[in-house]
Amino acid sequence: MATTDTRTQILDAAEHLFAEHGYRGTSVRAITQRAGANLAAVGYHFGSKSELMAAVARRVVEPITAAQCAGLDKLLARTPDPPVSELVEAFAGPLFDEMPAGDEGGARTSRLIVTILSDPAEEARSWTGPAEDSVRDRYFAAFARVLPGLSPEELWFRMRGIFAVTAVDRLQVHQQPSPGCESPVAGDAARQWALTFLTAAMSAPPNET
Amino acid sequence: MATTDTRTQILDAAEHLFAEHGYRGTSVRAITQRAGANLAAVGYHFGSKSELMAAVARRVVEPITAAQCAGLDKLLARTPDPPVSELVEAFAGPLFDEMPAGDEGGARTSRLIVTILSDPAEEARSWTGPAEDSVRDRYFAAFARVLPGLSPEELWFRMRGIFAVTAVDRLQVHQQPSPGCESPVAGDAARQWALTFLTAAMSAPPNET
DNA sequence: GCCTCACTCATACGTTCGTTTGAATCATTC
DNA sequence: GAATGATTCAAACGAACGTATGAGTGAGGC
Repeated sequence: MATTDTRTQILDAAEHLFAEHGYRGTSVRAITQRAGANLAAVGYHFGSKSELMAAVARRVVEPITAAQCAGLDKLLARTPDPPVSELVEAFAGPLFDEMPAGDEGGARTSRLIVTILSDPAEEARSWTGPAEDSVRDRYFAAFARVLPGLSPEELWFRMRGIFAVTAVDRLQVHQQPSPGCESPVAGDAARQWALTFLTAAMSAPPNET
Repeated sequence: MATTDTRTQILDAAEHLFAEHGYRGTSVRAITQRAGANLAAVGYHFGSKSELMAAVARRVVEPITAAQCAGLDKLLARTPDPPVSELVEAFAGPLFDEMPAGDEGGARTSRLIVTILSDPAEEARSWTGPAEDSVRDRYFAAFARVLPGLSPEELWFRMRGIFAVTAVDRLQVHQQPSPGCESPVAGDAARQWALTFLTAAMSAPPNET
């Protein structure tokens, strides 16, 4: 059907261009041109550029959130006190695994996520839904249980750290590559490095308050 | 003198607005209006909007880089093999300390740094100079010495992690505040949390290659 | 055959953007 | 106090932006 086709091609083009040039750096004209669609198609299918971005964000973030949720369910079904390393893996792993095929080792999708979360425009707040908050809160409770000495504030800090490391690591594609080491590296290695890095960090002794 | 005054007021206004709304989200008109200057003053004093951003970036990043450099000098003057915790503090500490007065606990400046480093535009690559690269390479060598089992690739990954945690932590100001904990938290606490978090992460055993 | 509906199309509207221009103003020097 | 060089000013330029409009197209139902 031609309808879904155009819609999907606009979504694909927008996902690519938003990841590459940011929200404001991508024009509706560039999106429709890449999609082989008419300029007005964005307005027809999505209503506005901002709503198109929301649709793109939903499509990218949803499988990640779902995998995080399923991973936690599976973990807690086994024991209420899973090891920190497994909690970290269930939370951060999907950020490496749930990347669409054809992505450059997840780098493009990572960039898109950073774009979504770091855009200062207030309209960006509506690009993600309440499902992410719910999952985040559930992981917070699980971490709080297995890291009892940690104040809520410091635990929030550490969870933001998880997100920062996983999401921002592959952002440096924008930068000149580090000498002697091209980034992004192979996804599997980065995944393992991140889990090691984050498990140690989460397991650090709490600061006395 | 009126010259430096206008120039400085434009720099101040630009720093504020770039941090709050990003590079593309800030218009030259908004900057000059906030600075109480004429629209053409940006062109006269800086040449273009992009060069103004470069000047803003230089003014913010320079003291941080200088402090990082001085901290490493002081550390290495004492011993060639400093503890990981002190290397982390020398590298990440200035990102908390070298914040201009009047900033909201460094949150605004942190946001500006994230804006600079995450902007997808290719002109953003010229906003920072070679001094940052030099400092980064020196820290890389120091970390490599005290963490001998780590491959260069994994060490680069971890150093990017340091940056990610320190810079992105306070980014979440854009987001809705985490329930039960407003962010940004008091700067001193966040500084300590970050150093604990990152020292543990950097000290994690290396992955076999 | 024709109506209906979903969709695509070329085109235009109004706004905002970064930059430029040339005259006006100011401080300083001789 | 005239000349000079630096700075500020109001105004305008052309380009690019997001969005809206109304005609056009084609398949499916009656």
